Amino acid sequence: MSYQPLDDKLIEDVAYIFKALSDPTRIKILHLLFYKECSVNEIASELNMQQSTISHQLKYLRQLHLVKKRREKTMYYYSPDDYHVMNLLEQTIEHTKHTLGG
Amino acid sequence: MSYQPLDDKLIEDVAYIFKALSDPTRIKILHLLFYKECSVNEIASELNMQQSTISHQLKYLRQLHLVKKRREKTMYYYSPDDYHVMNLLEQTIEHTKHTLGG
DNA sequence: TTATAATATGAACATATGCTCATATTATAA
DNA sequence: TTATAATATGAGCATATGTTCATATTATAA
Repeated sequence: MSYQPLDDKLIEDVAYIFKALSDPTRIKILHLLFYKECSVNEIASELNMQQSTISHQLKYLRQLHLVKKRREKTMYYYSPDDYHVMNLLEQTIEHTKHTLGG
Repeated sequence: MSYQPLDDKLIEDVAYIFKALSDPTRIKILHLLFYKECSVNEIASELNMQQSTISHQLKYLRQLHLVKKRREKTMYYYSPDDYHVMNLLEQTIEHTKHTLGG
């Protein structure tokens, strides 16, 4: 296959995916949810961050369909909703582990 | 394997990789270079953008070791320098093509 | 050496981003 | 209904980001 310019809409969509993965807080949240469904407070406590910060980022991730939520009484449990993107993240984490700083 | 918090340095490194891929201009540049080694002006002309913009972004990509350059007379030819990241990008482009908007 | 072509750089600007604080919303339990 | 727990939201702020403009740098050709 040879080079051909990409559709602007496609490029934007790709950029949004990578942008979602480009922030340390969102990486931490997704990495945690990869292993364990969590409520908002559980995430905030596990990551030592404010509930508000986590809630804002969860909304961001949910708008991109990267996480989904399920209600149980007053709590919302969040979990991954896009396994392609999750694999992208985990693969890159593993690769980076073995690449930089041994 | 069960959840364990990631090292802050590792998270930052991962974030930087994804941040590099989160901008439309950088995506266009990398996608072009994936298929064809190019000079700065060739890139600018192909993408219809200013030489200065391209040059700034190439410097950015070079600092992350994602592209390398080679001189030929007055021109600098750029090409990819990290095939893992390039594959990440091309994989995601292909995946997004088949996922959104048919 | 001088003029030219190709690229690099720095300052300035507008916009985007992520966090915090305060408060609103929602559902449960008393 | 009222109090409480869990989550969501909006405004404000500081910082980061990407582009442009003007200019500097570098190497070649005349």
